[in-house]
Amino acid sequence: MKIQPVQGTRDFYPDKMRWRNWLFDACRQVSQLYGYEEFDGPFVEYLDLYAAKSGEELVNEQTYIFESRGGEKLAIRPEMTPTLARMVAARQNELRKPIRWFTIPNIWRYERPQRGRKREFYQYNIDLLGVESIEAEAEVLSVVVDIMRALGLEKGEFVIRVNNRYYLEDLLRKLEIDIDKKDAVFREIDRVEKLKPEAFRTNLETVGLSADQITALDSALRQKNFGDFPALKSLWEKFEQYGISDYVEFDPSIVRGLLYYTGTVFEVWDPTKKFNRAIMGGGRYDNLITSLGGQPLPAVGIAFSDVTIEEMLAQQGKMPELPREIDAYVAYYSAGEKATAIKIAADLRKSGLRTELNILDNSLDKQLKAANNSGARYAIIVAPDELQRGEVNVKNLRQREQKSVKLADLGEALKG
RNA sequence: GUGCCCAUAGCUCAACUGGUUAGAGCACUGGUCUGUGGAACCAGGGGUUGUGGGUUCAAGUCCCAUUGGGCACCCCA
Repeated sequence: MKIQPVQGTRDFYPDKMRWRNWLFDACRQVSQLYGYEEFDGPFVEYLDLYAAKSGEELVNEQTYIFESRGGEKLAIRPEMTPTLARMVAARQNELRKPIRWFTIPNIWRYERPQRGRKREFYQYNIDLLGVESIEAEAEVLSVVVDIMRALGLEKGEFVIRVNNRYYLEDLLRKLEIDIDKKDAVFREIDRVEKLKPEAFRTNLETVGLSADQITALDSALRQKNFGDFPALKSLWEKFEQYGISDYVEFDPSIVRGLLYYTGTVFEVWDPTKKFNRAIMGGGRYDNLITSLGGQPLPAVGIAFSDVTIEEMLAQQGKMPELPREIDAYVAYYSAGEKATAIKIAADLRKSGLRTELNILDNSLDKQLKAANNSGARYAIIVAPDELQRGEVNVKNLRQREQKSVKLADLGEALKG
Protein backbone atom coordinates (compact mmCIF):
# COMPACT_ATOMS: atom_id res chain seq x y z
CA MET A 1 0.00 0.00 0.00
CA LYS A 2 1.32 3.38 -0.98
CA ILE A 3 -0.08 6.46 0.67
CA GLN A 4 0.57 9.91 -0.70
CA PRO A 5 0.79 13.00 1.46
CA VAL A 6 -2.44 14.87 2.12
CA GLN A 7 -3.02 17.65 -0.39
CA GLY A 8 -1.25 20.88 0.39
CA THR A 9 0.65 19.52 3.42
CA ARG A 10 4.39 19.75 3.83
CA ASP A 11 7.13 17.20 4.30
CA PHE A 12 10.28 18.71 5.71
CA TYR A 13 13.14 16.35 4.96
CA PRO A 14 16.37 17.34 6.75
CA ASP A 15 17.58 19.35 3.73
CA LYS A 16 14.42 21.44 3.78
CA MET A 17 14.30 21.55 7.55
CA ARG A 18 17.67 23.31 7.57
CA TRP A 19 16.12 26.02 5.45
CA ARG A 20 13.09 26.34 7.72
CA ASN A 21 15.31 26.62 10.77
CA TRP A 22 17.43 29.22 9.04
CA LEU A 23 14.30 31.26 8.32
CA PHE A 24 12.86 30.90 11.81
CA ASP A 25 16.21 31.72 13.41
CA ALA A 26 16.39 34.97 11.45
CA CYS A 27 12.86 35.90 12.52
CA ARG A 28 13.54 35.09 16.16
CA GLN A 29 16.85 36.86 16.28
CA VAL A 30 15.62 40.10 14.77
CA SER A 31 12.39 40.12 16.81
CA GLN A 32 14.33 39.67 20.00
CA LEU A 33 16.68 42.50 19.05
CA TYR A 34 13.66 44.76 19.36
CA GLY A 35 12.56 43.25 22.66
CA TYR A 36 9.75 41.12 21.26
CA GLU A 37 8.92 37.88 23.06
CA GLU A 38 7.81 34.64 21.53
CA PHE A 39 4.46 33.09 22.45
CA ASP A 40 2.30 30.27 21.17
CA GLY A 41 -1.25 29.02 21.57
CA PRO A 42 -3.35 25.99 20.72
CA PHE A 43 -3.87 25.12 17.09
CA VAL A 44 -7.56 24.45 17.66
CA GLU A 45 -9.97 27.09 18.89
CA TYR A 46 -13.73 27.41 19.12
CA LEU A 47 -15.06 28.35 15.73
CA ASP A 48 -16.79 31.33 17.32
CA LEU A 49 -13.42 32.99 17.89
CA TYR A 50 -13.07 33.48 14.15
CA ALA A 51 -16.72 33.92 13.32
CA ALA A 52 -16.58 37.26 15.10
CA LYS A 53 -14.07 39.16 13.08
CA SER A 54 -12.12 37.35 10.40
CA GLY A 55 -13.17 37.55 6.78
CA GLU A 56 -16.34 35.71 5.85
CA GLU A 57 -14.74 33.58 3.18
CA LEU A 58 -11.79 32.74 5.41
CA VAL A 59 -14.09 31.31 8.07
CA ASN A 60 -16.85 29.80 5.99
CA GLU A 61 -14.86 28.26 3.20
CA GLN A 62 -11.24 28.05 4.13
CA THR A 63 -11.20 26.94 7.72
CA TYR A 64 -10.87 23.30 8.74
CA ILE A 65 -13.89 22.84 10.97
CA PHE A 66 -14.76 19.74 12.95
CA GLU A 67 -16.88 18.65 15.81
CA SER A 68 -15.21 17.36 18.95
CA ARG A 69 -16.46 14.19 20.61
CA GLY A 70 -18.32 16.43 22.98
CA GLY A 71 -20.11 18.08 20.07
CA GLU A 72 -18.33 21.43 20.21
CA LYS A 73 -17.64 23.24 16.94
CA LEU A 74 -13.89 23.59 16.68
CA ALA A 75 -11.61 25.14 14.09
CA ILE A 76 -7.98 24.54 13.21
CA ARG A 77 -6.46 28.01 13.30
CA PRO A 78 -6.63 29.72 9.88
CA GLU A 79 -4.75 32.70 11.31
CA MET A 80 -3.13 33.64 14.60
CA THR A 81 -4.39 37.12 15.43
CA PRO A 82 -7.67 35.99 17.06
CA THR A 83 -5.74 33.64 19.36
CA LEU A 84 -3.40 36.47 20.26
CA ALA A 85 -6.34 38.76 20.94
CA ARG A 86 -8.06 36.12 23.07
CA MET A 87 -4.91 35.54 25.11
CA VAL A 88 -4.30 39.23 25.60
CA ALA A 89 -7.91 39.93 26.56
CA ALA A 90 -7.83 37.12 29.12
CA ARG A 91 -4.90 38.61 31.04
CA GLN A 92 -5.06 42.15 29.92
CA ASN A 93 -4.36 43.74 33.28
CA GLU A 94 -1.40 41.68 34.31
CA LEU A 95 0.51 41.95 31.03
CA ARG A 96 3.35 44.45 30.82
CA LYS A 97 2.59 47.10 28.25
CA PRO A 98 3.23 47.83 25.55
CA ILE A 99 2.95 44.18 24.58
CA ARG A 100 5.62 43.15 22.09
CA TRP A 101 5.00 39.59 20.95
CA PHE A 102 5.84 37.37 18.00
CA THR A 103 5.05 33.78 17.08
CA ILE A 104 5.58 31.30 14.25
CA PRO A 105 2.50 29.06 14.31
CA ASN A 106 1.51 26.37 11.91
CA ILE A 107 -1.63 27.53 10.07
CA TRP A 108 -4.19 25.60 8.00
CA ARG A 109 -6.46 26.85 5.25
CA TYR A 110 -8.59 24.73 2.97
CA GLU A 111 -7.76 26.25 -0.42
CA ARG A 112 -6.64 24.93 -3.78
CA PRO A 113 -2.84 24.83 -3.52
CA GLN A 114 -0.73 26.63 -6.09
CA ARG A 115 2.55 28.48 -6.27
CA GLY A 116 3.18 30.25 -2.99
CA ARG A 117 0.06 28.77 -1.47
CA LYS A 118 -0.33 25.52 0.43
CA ARG A 119 -2.95 24.26 2.85
CA GLU A 120 -0.47 24.03 5.68
CA PHE A 121 2.10 26.73 6.30
CA TYR A 122 4.09 28.48 8.99
CA GLN A 123 3.25 32.08 9.57
CA TYR A 124 5.51 34.53 11.35
CA ASN A 125 3.36 37.10 13.18
CA ILE A 126 4.59 40.17 14.98
CA ASP A 127 2.29 42.37 17.03
CA LEU A 128 2.63 45.49 19.11
CA LEU A 129 -0.30 46.24 21.42
CA GLY A 130 -1.01 49.22 23.60
CA VAL A 131 0.42 51.96 21.42
CA GLU A 132 -2.04 54.44 20.01
CA SER A 133 0.39 56.52 17.98
CA ILE A 134 1.53 55.57 14.50
CA GLU A 135 4.96 55.03 15.99
CA ALA A 136 3.77 51.45 16.49
CA GLU A 137 3.47 50.98 12.73
CA ALA A 138 6.96 52.37 12.24
CA GLU A 139 8.51 50.03 14.78
CA VAL A 140 6.78 46.91 13.46
CA LEU A 141 7.75 47.73 9.89
CA SER A 142 11.28 48.41 11.01
CA VAL A 143 11.44 44.86 12.38
CA VAL A 144 10.11 43.59 9.07
CA VAL A 145 12.75 45.49 7.12
CA ASP A 146 15.49 44.05 9.31
CA ILE A 147 14.15 40.53 8.87
CA MET A 148 14.06 40.90 5.11
CA ARG A 149 17.60 42.16 5.15
CA ALA A 150 18.67 39.29 7.41
CA LEU A 151 17.20 36.99 4.76
CA GLY A 152 19.39 38.60 2.14
CA LEU A 153 16.92 41.00 0.51
CA GLU A 154 18.08 44.56 0.03
CA LYS A 155 16.58 47.85 -0.98
CA GLY A 156 14.71 47.50 -4.25
CA GLU A 157 14.24 43.76 -3.76
CA PHE A 158 11.11 44.17 -1.68
CA VAL A 159 8.74 47.04 -1.09
CA ILE A 160 6.28 47.80 1.69
CA ARG A 161 3.15 49.39 0.29
CA VAL A 162 1.28 51.40 2.88
CA ASN A 163 -2.18 52.89 3.03
CA ASN A 164 -4.77 53.99 5.55
CA ARG A 165 -8.39 52.92 5.37
CA TYR A 166 -9.49 56.26 6.78
CA TYR A 167 -7.70 57.92 3.88
CA LEU A 168 -9.89 55.87 1.56
CA GLU A 169 -13.03 56.68 3.52
CA ASP A 170 -12.08 60.33 3.22
CA LEU A 171 -11.74 59.88 -0.48
CA LEU A 172 -15.18 58.32 -0.76
CA ARG A 173 -16.64 61.21 1.18
CA LYS A 174 -14.98 63.74 -1.11
CA LEU A 175 -16.36 61.94 -4.13
CA GLU A 176 -19.76 61.82 -2.44
CA ILE A 177 -19.89 58.07 -2.61
CA ASP A 178 -22.49 56.59 -0.27
CA ILE A 179 -20.73 55.19 2.83
CA ASP A 180 -23.04 52.15 2.68
CA LYS A 181 -21.22 51.16 -0.47
CA LYS A 182 -17.88 51.25 1.29
CA ASP A 183 -17.32 47.49 1.60
CA ALA A 184 -18.21 46.82 -2.02
CA VAL A 185 -16.09 49.72 -3.28
CA PHE A 186 -13.13 48.72 -1.08
CA ARG A 187 -13.34 45.25 -2.51
CA GLU A 188 -12.91 46.57 -6.03
CA ILE A 189 -10.15 48.93 -4.98
CA ASP A 190 -8.35 46.01 -3.35
CA ARG A 191 -8.07 44.23 -6.67
CA VAL A 192 -7.85 47.15 -9.08
CA GLU A 193 -4.36 46.01 -10.05
CA LYS A 194 -5.55 42.61 -11.14
CA LEU A 195 -8.67 43.82 -12.92
CA LYS A 196 -8.74 45.09 -16.45
CA PRO A 197 -9.71 48.79 -16.46
CA GLU A 198 -13.07 48.01 -18.11
CA ALA A 199 -13.84 45.35 -15.51
CA PHE A 200 -13.04 47.80 -12.75
CA ARG A 201 -15.50 50.30 -14.23
CA THR A 202 -18.24 47.77 -14.82
CA ASN A 203 -17.93 46.36 -11.31
CA LEU A 204 -18.22 49.82 -9.79
CA GLU A 205 -21.18 50.65 -12.00
CA THR A 206 -22.85 47.54 -10.64
CA VAL A 207 -22.15 48.79 -7.13
CA GLY A 208 -23.96 51.97 -8.13
CA LEU A 209 -21.29 54.57 -8.76
CA SER A 210 -21.70 57.20 -11.44
CA ALA A 211 -19.32 57.44 -14.38
CA ASP A 212 -17.83 60.63 -12.96
CA GLN A 213 -17.29 59.08 -9.56
CA ILE A 214 -15.54 56.11 -11.13
CA THR A 215 -13.25 58.30 -13.21
CA ALA A 216 -12.39 60.42 -10.20
CA LEU A 217 -11.77 57.35 -8.04
CA ASP A 218 -9.62 55.77 -10.71
CA SER A 219 -7.36 58.77 -10.98
CA ALA A 220 -7.22 59.17 -7.20
CA LEU A 221 -5.96 55.60 -6.93
CA ARG A 222 -3.10 56.41 -9.26
CA GLN A 223 -2.10 59.30 -7.03
CA LYS A 224 1.01 58.15 -5.18
CA ASN A 225 0.94 61.14 -2.88
CA PHE A 226 -1.19 61.31 0.24
CA GLY A 227 -1.19 65.11 0.36
CA ASP A 228 -1.61 66.37 3.89
CA PHE A 229 -3.54 63.46 5.35
CA PRO A 230 -2.29 63.73 8.96
CA ALA A 231 -1.91 60.06 9.91
CA LEU A 232 0.10 59.27 6.81
CA LYS A 233 2.15 62.44 7.04
CA SER A 234 3.36 61.73 10.52
CA LEU A 235 3.82 58.08 9.68
CA TRP A 236 6.27 59.07 6.94
CA GLU A 237 8.13 61.28 9.37
CA LYS A 238 8.55 58.28 11.61
CA PHE A 239 9.73 56.11 8.72
CA GLU A 240 12.38 58.73 8.16
CA GLN A 241 13.50 58.56 11.81
CA TYR A 242 13.56 54.77 11.80
CA GLY A 243 15.61 54.82 8.61
CA ILE A 244 13.19 52.73 6.59
CA SER A 245 11.73 55.26 4.18
CA ASP A 246 13.67 53.68 1.32
CA TYR A 247 11.61 50.55 1.74
CA VAL A 248 8.09 51.98 1.88
CA GLU A 249 5.76 53.58 -0.60
CA PHE A 250 2.28 54.97 -0.35
CA ASP A 251 -0.34 53.06 -2.32
CA PRO A 252 -4.02 54.00 -2.01
CA SER A 253 -5.12 50.72 -3.56
CA ILE A 254 -4.02 48.64 -0.56
CA VAL A 255 -7.11 47.67 1.43
CA ARG A 256 -6.69 44.13 2.88
CA GLY A 257 -9.47 41.60 3.16
CA LEU A 258 -9.70 40.93 6.88
CA LEU A 259 -12.50 42.76 8.59
CA TYR A 260 -10.75 43.78 11.77
CA TYR A 261 -8.29 46.30 10.30
CA THR A 262 -8.73 49.94 11.28
CA GLY A 263 -6.61 52.71 9.83
CA THR A 264 -3.17 51.76 8.60
CA VAL A 265 -2.82 48.73 6.34
CA PHE A 266 0.28 47.44 4.62
CA GLU A 267 1.57 44.73 2.35
CA VAL A 268 5.04 43.65 1.34
CA TRP A 269 5.53 42.95 -2.36
CA ASP A 270 8.11 41.67 -4.75
CA PRO A 271 8.74 44.87 -6.79
CA THR A 272 9.08 42.92 -10.02
CA LYS A 273 5.51 41.67 -9.38
CA LYS A 274 6.49 38.33 -10.86
CA PHE A 275 4.72 36.93 -7.88
CA ASN A 276 1.41 38.73 -8.11
CA ARG A 277 0.39 38.48 -4.47
CA ALA A 278 1.41 40.15 -1.28
CA ILE A 279 4.28 38.42 0.52
CA MET A 280 3.19 39.86 3.85
CA GLY A 281 0.08 41.59 5.06
CA GLY A 282 -0.87 43.52 8.13
CA GLY A 283 -2.12 46.68 9.68
CA ARG A 284 -3.76 48.30 12.66
CA TYR A 285 -6.63 46.59 14.45
CA ASP A 286 -7.68 48.78 17.33
CA ASN A 287 -11.05 47.15 18.06
CA LEU A 288 -10.32 43.45 18.04
CA ILE A 289 -9.47 43.09 21.72
CA THR A 290 -12.69 44.86 22.73
CA SER A 291 -14.74 42.68 20.45
CA LEU A 292 -13.40 39.66 22.33
CA GLY A 293 -14.44 41.09 25.66
CA GLY A 294 -11.28 42.99 26.56
CA GLN A 295 -10.71 46.62 27.46
CA PRO A 296 -9.89 48.90 24.53
CA LEU A 297 -6.33 48.22 23.41
CA PRO A 298 -4.85 49.57 20.18
CA ALA A 299 -2.79 47.10 18.15
CA VAL A 300 -0.64 46.75 15.05
CA GLY A 301 0.57 43.53 13.47
CA ILE A 302 1.94 41.96 10.33
CA ALA A 303 2.45 38.41 9.14
CA PHE A 304 4.15 36.43 6.41
CA SER A 305 4.43 32.74 5.65
CA ASP A 306 7.35 30.47 4.94
CA VAL A 307 5.70 29.55 1.64
CA THR A 308 5.44 33.07 0.26
CA ILE A 309 8.83 34.14 1.52
CA GLU A 310 10.39 31.09 -0.11
CA GLU A 311 8.72 32.01 -3.38
CA MET A 312 10.05 35.54 -3.05
CA LEU A 313 13.60 34.38 -2.36
CA ALA A 314 13.52 31.81 -5.15
CA GLN A 315 12.16 34.40 -7.57
CA GLN A 316 15.14 36.62 -6.88
CA GLY A 317 17.71 33.82 -6.80
CA LYS A 318 18.27 34.37 -3.09
CA MET A 319 17.60 30.94 -1.66
CA PRO A 320 20.62 30.20 0.54
CA GLU A 321 22.85 27.17 0.15
CA LEU A 322 22.65 25.39 3.47
CA PRO A 323 24.78 22.24 3.35
CA ARG A 324 24.82 19.76 6.16
CA GLU A 325 27.60 20.66 8.57
CA ILE A 326 29.29 18.92 11.49
CA ASP A 327 32.69 19.35 13.08
CA ALA A 328 34.24 15.91 13.03
CA TYR A 329 33.84 12.43 11.63
CA VAL A 330 35.66 9.68 13.49
CA ALA A 331 36.96 6.82 11.33
CA TYR A 332 39.08 3.86 12.36
CA TYR A 333 41.40 1.44 10.63
CA SER A 334 39.95 -1.79 11.95
CA ALA A 335 37.68 -3.25 14.60
CA GLY A 336 40.66 -3.25 16.94
CA GLU A 337 40.59 0.56 17.14
CA LYS A 338 36.88 0.90 17.51
CA ALA A 339 36.78 1.13 21.30
CA THR A 340 39.27 4.00 21.16
CA ALA A 341 37.28 5.66 18.40
CA ILE A 342 34.13 5.54 20.51
CA LYS A 343 35.95 7.17 23.39
CA ILE A 344 37.47 9.87 21.19
CA ALA A 345 34.04 10.69 19.74
CA ALA A 346 32.60 10.93 23.24
CA ASP A 347 35.36 13.31 24.31
CA LEU A 348 34.88 15.53 21.29
CA ARG A 349 31.15 15.75 21.98
CA LYS A 350 31.88 16.66 25.59
CA SER A 351 33.86 19.62 24.35
CA GLY A 352 30.91 20.69 22.25
CA LEU A 353 32.00 19.47 18.83
CA ARG A 354 29.35 17.92 16.62
CA THR A 355 30.86 14.52 16.04
CA GLU A 356 29.64 11.63 13.93
CA LEU A 357 31.21 8.26 14.60
CA ASN A 358 31.55 5.71 11.85
CA ILE A 359 29.23 2.93 12.92
CA LEU A 360 29.78 0.37 10.16
CA ASP A 361 32.89 -1.79 10.21
CA ASN A 362 33.83 -0.96 6.63
CA SER A 363 37.01 -0.02 4.81
CA LEU A 364 38.86 3.19 5.45
CA ASP A 365 38.20 4.11 1.87
CA LYS A 366 34.46 3.97 2.44
CA GLN A 367 34.76 5.74 5.75
CA LEU A 368 36.52 8.72 4.24
CA LYS A 369 33.91 8.94 1.56
CA ALA A 370 31.27 8.89 4.27
CA ALA A 371 33.22 11.52 6.18
CA ASN A 372 33.21 13.72 3.14
CA ASN A 373 29.47 13.28 2.64
CA SER A 374 28.78 13.97 6.29
CA GLY A 375 29.76 17.60 5.87
CA ALA A 376 32.44 17.28 8.55
CA ARG A 377 35.28 19.76 8.60
CA TYR A 378 37.67 17.16 9.99
CA ALA A 379 38.08 13.41 9.77
CA ILE A 380 39.75 11.79 12.75
CA ILE A 381 41.45 8.58 11.67
CA VAL A 382 42.26 6.16 14.44
CA ALA A 383 44.95 3.76 13.23
CA PRO A 384 47.30 1.32 15.04
CA ASP A 385 50.73 2.86 14.31
CA GLU A 386 49.81 6.36 15.45
CA LEU A 387 47.83 5.01 18.38
CA GLN A 388 51.00 3.36 19.71
CA ARG A 389 52.51 6.85 19.94
CA GLY A 390 49.34 8.14 21.57
CA GLU A 391 48.32 10.00 18.41
CA VAL A 392 45.58 10.03 15.79
CA ASN A 393 45.44 11.45 12.28
CA VAL A 394 43.48 14.61 11.82
CA LYS A 395 42.51 15.31 8.26
CA ASN A 396 41.15 18.66 7.18
CA LEU A 397 38.60 17.55 4.62
CA ARG A 398 38.22 20.95 2.98
CA GLN A 399 41.96 21.53 2.47
CA ARG A 400 42.82 17.84 2.16
CA GLU A 401 45.67 18.20 4.63
CA GLN A 402 46.50 15.64 7.26
CA LYS A 403 48.64 15.69 10.36
CA SER A 404 49.24 13.45 13.33
CA VAL A 405 48.09 14.87 16.66
CA LYS A 406 48.55 13.80 20.31
CA LEU A 407 45.26 12.61 21.77
CA ALA A 408 45.52 15.21 24.49
CA ASP A 409 45.77 18.02 21.92
CA LEU A 410 42.93 16.81 19.76
CA GLY A 411 40.26 19.20 20.98
CA GLU A 412 42.60 22.13 20.43
CA ALA A 413 43.56 20.97 16.93
CA LEU A 414 39.92 20.96 15.83
CA LYS A 415 39.06 24.41 17.12
CA GLY A 416 40.74 26.41 14.34
C1' G B 1 -15.46 25.96 -5.02
C1' U B 2 -14.90 26.75 -11.06
C1' G B 3 -11.90 25.99 -15.63
C1' C B 4 -7.40 24.05 -17.92
C1' C B 5 -2.55 21.30 -17.95
C1' C B 6 0.50 17.38 -15.80
C1' A B 7 1.97 12.34 -13.24
C1' U B 8 7.34 7.00 -16.29
C1' A B 9 13.65 4.50 -11.40
C1' G B 10 15.77 8.75 -5.48
C1' C B 11 16.28 13.23 -9.30
C1' U B 12 15.95 15.15 -14.64
C1' C B 13 13.91 13.09 -18.77
C1' A B 14 13.34 9.02 -23.33
C1' A B 15 10.00 5.24 -25.36
C1' C B 16 7.45 6.40 -33.93
C1' U B 17 0.69 7.08 -35.47
C1' G B 18 -1.17 1.66 -28.89
C1' G B 19 2.92 -3.54 -30.84
C1' U B 20 8.30 -7.80 -28.55
C1' U B 21 11.74 -8.80 -21.42
C1' A B 22 10.10 0.28 -20.34
C1' G B 23 15.73 3.11 -21.64
C1' A B 24 19.58 7.15 -20.58
C1' G B 25 22.23 10.75 -17.55
C1' C B 26 22.96 12.07 -12.50
C1' A B 27 22.61 9.77 -7.67
C1' C B 28 23.30 5.05 -5.09
C1' U B 29 26.09 0.15 -4.27
C1' G B 30 30.42 -2.78 -5.54
C1' G B 31 35.22 -3.33 -8.14
C1' U B 32 40.05 -1.51 -10.39
C1' C B 33 42.55 0.57 -5.18
C1' U B 34 42.57 -4.85 1.78
C1' G B 35 46.40 2.58 5.88
C1' U B 36 43.12 7.19 3.39
C1' G B 37 37.58 10.95 0.33
C1' G B 38 35.51 14.50 -4.15
C1' A B 39 38.58 12.12 -10.80
C1' A B 40 38.48 8.08 -14.41
C1' C B 41 37.01 3.33 -16.10
C1' C B 42 34.08 -1.21 -15.35
C1' A B 43 29.97 -3.73 -13.18
C1' G B 44 25.40 -3.85 -10.42
C1' G B 45 20.76 -2.94 -7.69
C1' G B 46 16.34 -0.19 -8.28
C1' G B 47 10.12 0.99 -11.95
C1' U B 48 3.46 -4.47 -11.42
C1' U B 49 4.70 3.44 -15.76
C1' G B 50 0.51 7.62 -8.80
C1' U B 51 -3.91 4.35 -7.64
C1' G B 52 -8.46 1.66 -9.27
C1' G B 53 -11.47 0.29 -13.23
C1' G B 54 -12.54 -0.05 -18.65
C1' U B 55 -11.71 -0.44 -24.29
C1' U B 56 -8.39 -3.76 -27.28
C1' C B 57 -5.47 -9.71 -29.82
C1' A B 58 -2.16 -5.95 -27.48
C1' A B 59 -1.94 0.20 -23.16
C1' G B 60 3.24 3.99 -20.26
C1' U B 61 0.53 5.44 -24.80
C1' C B 62 -6.92 5.60 -25.61
C1' C B 63 -11.52 6.27 -22.02
C1' C B 64 -13.59 6.91 -16.89
C1' A B 65 -12.88 7.59 -11.76
C1' U B 66 -9.65 8.78 -7.84
C1' U B 67 -5.18 10.83 -5.41
C1' G B 68 -1.21 14.21 -5.82
C1' G B 69 1.32 18.44 -8.47
C1' G B 70 0.95 23.02 -11.47
C1' C B 71 -1.61 27.52 -13.84
C1' A B 72 -5.74 31.06 -13.99
C1' C B 73 -10.13 32.57 -11.20
C1' C B 74 -11.64 33.10 -6.08
C1' C B 75 -9.31 34.28 -1.69
C1' C B 76 -5.06 35.14 0.77
C1' A B 77 0.43 34.24 3.85
